[in-house]
Amino acid sequence: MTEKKVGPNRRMGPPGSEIWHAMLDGAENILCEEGHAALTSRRIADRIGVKQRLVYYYFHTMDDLIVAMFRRSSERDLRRLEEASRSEAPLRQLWEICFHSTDARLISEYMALANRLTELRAEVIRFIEQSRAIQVRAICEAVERRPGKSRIPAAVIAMMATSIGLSLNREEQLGVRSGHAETFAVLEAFLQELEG
Amino acid sequence: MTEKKVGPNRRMGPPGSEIWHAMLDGAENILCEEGHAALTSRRIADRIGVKQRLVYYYFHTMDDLIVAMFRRSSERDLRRLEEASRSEAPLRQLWEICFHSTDARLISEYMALANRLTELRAEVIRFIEQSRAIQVRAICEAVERRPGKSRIPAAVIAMMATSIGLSLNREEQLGVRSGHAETFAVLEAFLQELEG
DNA sequence: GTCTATACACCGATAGAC
DNA sequence: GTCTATCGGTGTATAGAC
Repeated sequence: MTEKKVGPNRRMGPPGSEIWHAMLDGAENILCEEGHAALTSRRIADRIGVKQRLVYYYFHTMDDLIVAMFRRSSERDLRRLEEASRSEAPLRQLWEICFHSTDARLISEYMALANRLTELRAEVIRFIEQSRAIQVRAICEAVERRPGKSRIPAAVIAMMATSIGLSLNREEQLGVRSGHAETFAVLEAFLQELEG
Repeated sequence: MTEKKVGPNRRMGPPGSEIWHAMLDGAENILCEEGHAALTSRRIADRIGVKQRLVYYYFHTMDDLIVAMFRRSSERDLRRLEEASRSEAPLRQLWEICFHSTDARLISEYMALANRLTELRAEVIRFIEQSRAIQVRAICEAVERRPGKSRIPAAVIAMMATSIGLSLNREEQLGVRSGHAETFAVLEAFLQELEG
């Protein structure tokens, strides 16, 4: 009952230390720039100027590193969403985050990784549910403040906004722009209606 | 000016032959079930009962195989979309395809691959633009048939529907369902309005 | 067309010195 | 904590026989 199938009692470096963060930063950059085929312990080590062996001092396995990387970033995102939902223009702020915060490339890589990493998939599910809960709460409050302005349930607005933000982001990164300007106009009108 | 950096004049098998299709079928299954880290020439060969060397007789490189696989499947999808757009209930049919036809896992894998394969990225862009054009045309015609029913531009409806279909699909596969039933209800009402 | 055999690179993970 | 050194496995791609 120690930790998985990894060497019986390997010593481990402290999570949260400076070098632990540096490793996850490097990993995130590699994942975003070169994709997860290039996400190897050697390249992470090279990028931050240490030897490969050290990566395995801070993380049991590469899979653990990946899960830690996603968890760190999703916790940061959830904090941002919470903050935005308590601002004076919560809907606008939430939409800003939804559209700008996370790189679409990074999300694609995480989704592909989650297809085969059970632990990561669980984290992704947790993140989706928690971020949606924050959004739905904020939308409900906004709708109550301006009754009669929207016949669409808050959960649907949240679902749709997230989907559209992600797709706009991804397509923009690919260089596809058809229909984007018109979509922004429609969303802006909707935001104006609900939040002024 | 032959073909890239591959061995000068390697002989090649005919695209479109039975075994060519079998290889792409096997590749598609692997990609969907195990992700693109498992998409190797050896596993494709194992799966269809030939030797690894044969894969390189039919495809110059693994990258070429991946591009061919996406192209084959996107051509099939475009044909289906064309057909649907000419049916008696085009909007419903298009939505069915958008939501049911392609596996969300497969799309995640292709998106991640497109981040690093320039050729694949070009194919993905082509596919998005062509499928959107088909959708926009169908939506325009539907709106004209029932004037005054929608104030949202066709391009925006297409963009939104695709995004939402993809996200619903992906979340369902992950096991997240919050807000889905309500979203379907809203979409159904919208379809009812435009197409009866 | 399909095969055997192989060159060569890179990866995850570990042993154990300092 | 960080290192050198290394094992065993797997990948792409090719040479060349049948």
